Amino acid sequence: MPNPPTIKEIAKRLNLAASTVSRALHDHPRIGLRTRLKVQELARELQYEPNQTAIFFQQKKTFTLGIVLPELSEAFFSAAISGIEDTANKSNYMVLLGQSHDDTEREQKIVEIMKNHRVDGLLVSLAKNTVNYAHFEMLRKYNIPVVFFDRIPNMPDIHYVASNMESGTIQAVSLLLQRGHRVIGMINGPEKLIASQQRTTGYQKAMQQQRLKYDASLNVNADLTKEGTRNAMQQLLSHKRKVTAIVAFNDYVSQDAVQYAVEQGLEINKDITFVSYANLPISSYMAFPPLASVEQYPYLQGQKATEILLELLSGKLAADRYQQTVIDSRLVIAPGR
Amino acid sequence: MPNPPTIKEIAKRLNLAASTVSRALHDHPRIGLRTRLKVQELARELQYEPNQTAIFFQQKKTFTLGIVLPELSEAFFSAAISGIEDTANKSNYMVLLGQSHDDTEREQKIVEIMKNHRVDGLLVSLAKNTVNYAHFEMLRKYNIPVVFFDRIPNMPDIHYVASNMESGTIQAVSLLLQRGHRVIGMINGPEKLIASQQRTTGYQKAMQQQRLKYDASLNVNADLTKEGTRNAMQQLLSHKRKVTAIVAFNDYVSQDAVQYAVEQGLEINKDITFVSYANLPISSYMAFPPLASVEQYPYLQGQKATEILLELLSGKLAADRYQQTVIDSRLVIAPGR
DNA sequence: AATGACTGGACAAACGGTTGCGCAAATTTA
DNA sequence: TAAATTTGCGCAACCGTTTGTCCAGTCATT
Repeated sequence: MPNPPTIKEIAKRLNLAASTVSRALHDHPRIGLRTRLKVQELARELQYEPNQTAIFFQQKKTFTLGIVLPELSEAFFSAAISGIEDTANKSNYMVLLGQSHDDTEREQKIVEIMKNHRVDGLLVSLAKNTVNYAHFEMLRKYNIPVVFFDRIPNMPDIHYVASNMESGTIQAVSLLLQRGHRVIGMINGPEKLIASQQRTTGYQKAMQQQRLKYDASLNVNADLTKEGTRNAMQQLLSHKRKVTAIVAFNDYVSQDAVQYAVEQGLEINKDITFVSYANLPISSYMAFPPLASVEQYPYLQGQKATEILLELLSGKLAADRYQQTVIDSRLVIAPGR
Repeated sequence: MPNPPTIKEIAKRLNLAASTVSRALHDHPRIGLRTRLKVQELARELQYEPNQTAIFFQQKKTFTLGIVLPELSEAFFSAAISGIEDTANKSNYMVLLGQSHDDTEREQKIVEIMKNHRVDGLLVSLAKNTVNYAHFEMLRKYNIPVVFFDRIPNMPDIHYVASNMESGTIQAVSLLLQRGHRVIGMINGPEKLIASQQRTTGYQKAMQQQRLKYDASLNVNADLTKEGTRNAMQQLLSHKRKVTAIVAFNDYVSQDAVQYAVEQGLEINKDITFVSYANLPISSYMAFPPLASVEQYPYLQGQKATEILLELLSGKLAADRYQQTVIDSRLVIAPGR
């Protein structure tokens, strides 16, 4: 009732040294069978539970992984975190959560607190406008490994897992070309994002494969807000060539874009066709789900990133051998299309 | 570079006792101004950071809150967790996450691990089929307070925050009555769920207010699966009276029900009108969003539950004065309806 | 019987910080 | 000027566990 039993308590009751009890509980070979059993029995009887905070302190390890990501309410991240959690739990690690809400300052603060909490390692997906990585660089000094996933920083010498948007984009654009579209608009993300660049490259390659010429003015950068999307749509719909299909940055952007198109009196899938990224589960309920969507395997990304981090922690992987895993994205065509 | 500076290190350099340094850093009044400043300056210079694990150990506190909930991918919970996190962070608490995936066994295991990790308190939303609460009762022995939210156990002497579905249901049914509907079907949840009972009561009261008679055969219990919903719809549409409006258990159920109605050749919002619960952000993208939806304030619930837990921890609230907060739900009518 | 090798366990330090108590010097009070 | 009080700091214990080292007894070997 009052204080939980400690190793010392057990030692006292059995007239043993604390060290002996500790070793006995760990099945250390130097402890005789008789005493070992005696100790283990009493421990069970007293419902002894090792004080983890003491162990954390002593071992300089907390068996805790910090997760920093923008928004759990985005389906991608809530799926990713399931992959992370499941993998971490398998190795008896716990998961400390922090949402940056896409705010760099908050991201910095979270990292700071997590460092102070002495997490063993960090899994990070960047806030949308983070361009300065000092708060992550700083972790090197503390030997806290970081594995980035999905939204990764644009710098060398990091561990990361990301999906390659290029392959999915090629598939997406090719599908549209195959269905006869020739003027394809792209609502891309912020220019500096690697994911945006990959989409651009994918677009270019798909056109090239068909010996078609790539028109940069059809590829507009937006900021992923509703307003930004609407502006991008306006720009595309007033293009001198008539845009008949649009590749949207993700399913959310796609929906905003669709809404705008409908407002402009366009008929979806007739006047204009949409393809996007993410493949959200809710898209089956949507008024106008995209013709196809590029699946990014969030669960798998979370799982893979965690596996890498755990191996880094166990020393199986050297910290200076940078692990960079790319998961190919894949186009999923909506059922019945 | 190698090991971070400790309090002892600072003490040695300044020829002081560790205790003096500790007190100086805490602005203890018994330490002279001169030494205090000297200490603080050197600390800054060496970039001293207190070792939190040592402090956790010493203070028997971890400034960590455990969160156990069914599924982050459900919009309700990802919103709730934001409320939890924001509130916790304000008081410098961190948040340890565990998803039960609606599996009682996993829930038990998570609670056990969190107990071992010495979380200061727990925020819990039950797995759907948890009926045995021993793993939570056990926490009393360890003086770990628990605050339940949304999905709360059916027992006395607990702290909880939950929304009252009754008020929202009254508003929902009243709205339909006001718009002329007289035969209103309800797709309710499992009978034993408190939330289902509240919906029933709300339905009855709304009818009563208008001196109308409540017809129990219009209120059918379903199991929230797609199949269950379709069966319920079939039952309602074949009712001897012609059902012109339906109150669905939540937005997901609503969508399945709408789908069924469309298949049956009914025209939504003309032949039949839907109202539901949850008020999901995605509903604005849905093909046939409900006319109105009962908002349950997930962020607020998470926030409130956390506030209670923090006050319990700070001693502002006595552990045996059970805090039971009910947040009234409220009908939100879809824009333009 | 003496030497050596094991066996089983005790002792103590260490992890980093906090805190009650004691004590000398400085200052105030009577 | 002596006594009382305050100021400023050091000493040491403590939180619970792990781990390197040391010691005493037991056994086997020659």
